[in-house]
Amino acid sequence: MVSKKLNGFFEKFLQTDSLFANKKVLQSVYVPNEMEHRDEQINQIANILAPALKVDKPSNLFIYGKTGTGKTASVRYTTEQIHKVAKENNIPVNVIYINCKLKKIADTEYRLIAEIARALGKEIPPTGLPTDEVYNIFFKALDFKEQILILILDEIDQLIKRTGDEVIYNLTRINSELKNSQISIIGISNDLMFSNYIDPRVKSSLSEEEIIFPPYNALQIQDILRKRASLAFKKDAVDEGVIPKCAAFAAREHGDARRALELLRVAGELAERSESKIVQIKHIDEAEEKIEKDRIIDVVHTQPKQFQLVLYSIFLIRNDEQNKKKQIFTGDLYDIYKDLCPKAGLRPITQRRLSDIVAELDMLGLITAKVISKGRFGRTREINLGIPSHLLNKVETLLAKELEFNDKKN
DNA sequence: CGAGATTCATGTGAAGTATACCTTTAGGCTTAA
DNA sequence: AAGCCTAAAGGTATACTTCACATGAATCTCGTA
Repeated sequence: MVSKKLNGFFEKFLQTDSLFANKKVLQSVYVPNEMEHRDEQINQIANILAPALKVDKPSNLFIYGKTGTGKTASVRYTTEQIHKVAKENNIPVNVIYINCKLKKIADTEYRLIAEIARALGKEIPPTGLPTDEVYNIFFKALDFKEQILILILDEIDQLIKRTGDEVIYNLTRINSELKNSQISIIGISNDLMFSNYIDPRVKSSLSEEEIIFPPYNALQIQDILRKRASLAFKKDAVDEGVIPKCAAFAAREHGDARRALELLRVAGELAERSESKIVQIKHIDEAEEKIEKDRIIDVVHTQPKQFQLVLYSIFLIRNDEQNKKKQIFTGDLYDIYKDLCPKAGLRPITQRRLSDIVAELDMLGLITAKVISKGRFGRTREINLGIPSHLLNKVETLLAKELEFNDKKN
């Protein structure tokens, strides 16, 4: 019975034609064939990197700019072109792109180097090897023939904030030891104040060249959206005013084009699902809500169990004590958390660690935790939930489910 | 009344520990000559 | 004897714990007006 129903569903799905002509164009990893409004920056990058084609080491390059200003796309675009030309002419140029923000992939020195080595085709276990050894493997994989490696480290500020600047120092230093090859590093950072964190020596070697990406203004975002929309959607599938509205949303967020594109894509998906013939303005509003929801749900969902439990404890306190208008402090949180541990079948963690977890949840934006001094009564963090109120219930049930599941198992 | 000392509850850095995983080595077993 | 498998030994990164000291404003203390 069920299958019959499903058959119908899929058939219907096949018959309703999609609003999209090519959805890939709107995905965040897509690198367009032409970058709008970034000619100047791309030229600069190209000039800096061009020596690679003569097998000279290009200067290291540092790129600043807020999220969604086309940093990553410009760099990828330029390096792809170089790679292509290099391939056609048999010039040994290799490009590796690594996003340092991704947890469990490149957020420590070991993992970063391991990831680079993997990109060079080496198998590196997730743990167990000495870090020197990993450097060695990487070194050998690189130096066995003459080549130029262009290493793109996206969101490098995240990495350095977590692990210090030693990695970068090592990477820049390795050049003098390489006999055949040379590495040139492109660092990309969202944080304009980032240079304060790093050692001046590292800084000077890393940013031999610097490029700053200004935010797009609303008109530029509209251009970009139009261009992409014309590729992504079928003709006349987008209602008047949808694109300006998308652009306006994004311009409000300091000109974040990535956000605008995501908004447009999700709006398209929603329109399709509601069997609308065109993407309308109302879909944009829905999309904005959905994106926010998905993001939070996803972040919460992918947290380790202990983090989830800590978060859940915060929920409980909020529900319980709201009448008393009490603030949430670390000590209270720890008590609740400890009580909850056996229920979830987890071994309680120390208060020291909880402090770190709270700090990390703060970084993720799920809560806000401010260190305050209560004078005579000590010093603590004042914790508040940072989740929009219309999502609180959803997240809470999600947490309850995740933790309850664990309960059954034990 | 105000400057400085005190105090509390927790922040925070450093060092130590447990766990999970890796490679190497050695012993035991099987197999083929 | 050679080859293969398994278990033990020796080593590492990471997440967490333990230890110890740092923080910073409300409160207390005490000298002074």
